[in-house]
Amino acid sequence: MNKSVGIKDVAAAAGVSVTTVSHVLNDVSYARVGAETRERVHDAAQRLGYGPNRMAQALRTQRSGMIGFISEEIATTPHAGRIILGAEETARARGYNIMIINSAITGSQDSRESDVADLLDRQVDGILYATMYHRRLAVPKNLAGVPAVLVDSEDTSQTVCSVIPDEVRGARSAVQTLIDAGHSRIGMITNTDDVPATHSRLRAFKEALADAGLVFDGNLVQTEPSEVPGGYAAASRLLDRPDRPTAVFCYNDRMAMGAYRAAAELGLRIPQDVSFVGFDNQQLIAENLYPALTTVALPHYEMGAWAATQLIDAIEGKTDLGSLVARPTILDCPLVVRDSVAPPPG
Amino acid sequence: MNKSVGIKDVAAAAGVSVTTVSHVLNDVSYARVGAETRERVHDAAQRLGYGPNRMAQALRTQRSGMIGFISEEIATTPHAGRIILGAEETARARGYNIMIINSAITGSQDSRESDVADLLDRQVDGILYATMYHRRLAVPKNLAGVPAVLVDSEDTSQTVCSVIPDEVRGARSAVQTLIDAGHSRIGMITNTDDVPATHSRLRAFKEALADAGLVFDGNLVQTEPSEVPGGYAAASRLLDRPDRPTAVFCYNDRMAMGAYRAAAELGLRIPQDVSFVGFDNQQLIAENLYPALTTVALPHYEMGAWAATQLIDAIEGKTDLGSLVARPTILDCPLVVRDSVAPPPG
DNA sequence: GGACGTGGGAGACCAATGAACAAGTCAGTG
DNA sequence: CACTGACTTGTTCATTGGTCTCCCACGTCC
Repeated sequence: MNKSVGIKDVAAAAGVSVTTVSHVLNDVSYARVGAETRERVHDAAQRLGYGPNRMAQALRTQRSGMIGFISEEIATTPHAGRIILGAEETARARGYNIMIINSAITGSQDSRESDVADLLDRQVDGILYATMYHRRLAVPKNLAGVPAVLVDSEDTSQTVCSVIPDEVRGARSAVQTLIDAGHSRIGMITNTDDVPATHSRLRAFKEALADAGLVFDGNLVQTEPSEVPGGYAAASRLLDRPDRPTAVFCYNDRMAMGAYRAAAELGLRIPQDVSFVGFDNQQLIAENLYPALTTVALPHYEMGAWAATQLIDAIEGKTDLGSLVARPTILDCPLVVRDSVAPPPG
Repeated sequence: MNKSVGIKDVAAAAGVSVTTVSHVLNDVSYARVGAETRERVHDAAQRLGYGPNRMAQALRTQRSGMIGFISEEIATTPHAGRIILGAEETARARGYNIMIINSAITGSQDSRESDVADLLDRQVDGILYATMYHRRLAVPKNLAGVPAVLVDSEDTSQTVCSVIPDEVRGARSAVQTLIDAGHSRIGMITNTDDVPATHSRLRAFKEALADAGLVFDGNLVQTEPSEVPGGYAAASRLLDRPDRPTAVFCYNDRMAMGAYRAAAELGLRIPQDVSFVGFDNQQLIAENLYPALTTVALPHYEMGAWAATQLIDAIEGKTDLGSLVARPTILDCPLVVRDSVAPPPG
């Protein structure tokens, strides 16, 4: 239990004042310290294993080097982890640390505000607010005036800068890869949630067909809850008929997993008889289905990294978040090609 | 950008000294403050939305109320999220916040030490060190003397307290559920990794058989890498013969997922023709396979919560971690019953 | 009028930073 | 040769926002 060494200990060891130690170690421009003294200070600091007390430093400089990270339901989705990782690695590379708070998605507006207040009391320099899935939300009032960026969601009041995935381009590239493989009867399994992703992906589906000169057939779009059983049900309806589509774009990988089972039960081989494309790139599913699922990746790591970069730039006065609030920044969703797409049969 | 309110502002608003404000708000036992004054202080604090500056507080009291959380590969496994959640919720309920650092599993011992040093410079009151999967590791040297607990791993030097899952009991209950269903020819799909879980689960398998008076048949144990393709390969060998087992215990849910496919290809119905039990309770897989997989849950949330509780108790002097270092604390792995187990055919 | 109780404030302290200042050296200068 | 000014090399001290120990003023009671 060696009580931690302070700047005083270093000063004593080097035979100089604490100020000199501070000046040397921070390498301040106005420091007037001789080379030999500098070396003594560095030696002493090294020997004692000195690291500055970041709280005292923060108190004095009014900058904590901490970023608050509010995450809705940290655990329930592996995605959240990627966002955190992107933010953490970026922040750390720039000398910042992340203080994390879990916020229940069911929490009241009051509880959200107290999450923010907690972080503010901790003197964080800025706040990253990440939601579990892409949606629009009303940010806590006390977030105003604090450098902040929203990850994977949009602010209804348009006062906070945000970054979201490019659902439309992602979905279009998913459908396009089907078209490119030669398919002309393409179905879609969509879902019942009223979230931006639902609308964007469906819209992109229609646009991609139109651009390719294909007619949109409402019968080829089946709607179910966005989980595995829903995917199974929707795919069963879609595939169990003579004029079935030769390819299906699934709202997400979970629904695709259900669709795989539907295909198997109907004796349809993937991708020889029917091709599938998913969305989300949930590794556990997409990589492990047989055949592995071609899908679209959500840029979680990238959103976390982008958000941290912007936030820190703003904190350090390099940029102004204000110019970014008008509309969300959208990041590309790359297609991840695996083995579930082939040309149509015959 | 309303500059945040300090204790001085509250004091001015209430017409008292900062000392009095501090005394009232902290409700200190030795405070000698009249009821009416107390009310004025509370009112003023409320009105101004005052929250104490936790850094200044920490500096003075030598207690930051922050816990450092080092997580190996935050993102790669959904499990890590559960540990963080357990720790975060527990910590917050007791007034602590979590500062998170991601540590690459491939990182050097030096980089691990600098992770710890980072946290120590931040004046965290204690450190939680969580690994990606249960294993033995050499803790960073500078962790000595700091309240700390290891989550999901054991310290080779036995100087740090740790909490791990009860692999043996968990695996035994998995095998037992098969025995209870009436199976006597039970196979196991195990893996090639040299980690405690591999050995414990295999040992438990043998013990459970022995206790039930069943003979262990080495041919019914197949070894492969612990991923989906490995499970497929192992299960194919196990199931593609006349004297196949009627039930299989899989090392983990991913291997079980592969085993499901092997069974399907052989025309075996689950659970009518062959029963399966997994391990890990990876929701995405276990819940969504068809039929849903009966498996054993790793107590990630509970380990995180237990670790945070012990750590905070130690920080607050309520308990001594020293008494816990001798051997890891083991937490129960509950069986999660779903639909993949039935009596043997015939 | 001294002891005691009550209500509240002054000021040191935590570990750093940074503006202002001081001591010593040396060259240039009248 | 003494004085000045510039430069070098550090140091002093206030400051950050709280906490906590000790002290003080004012009444009251015996």
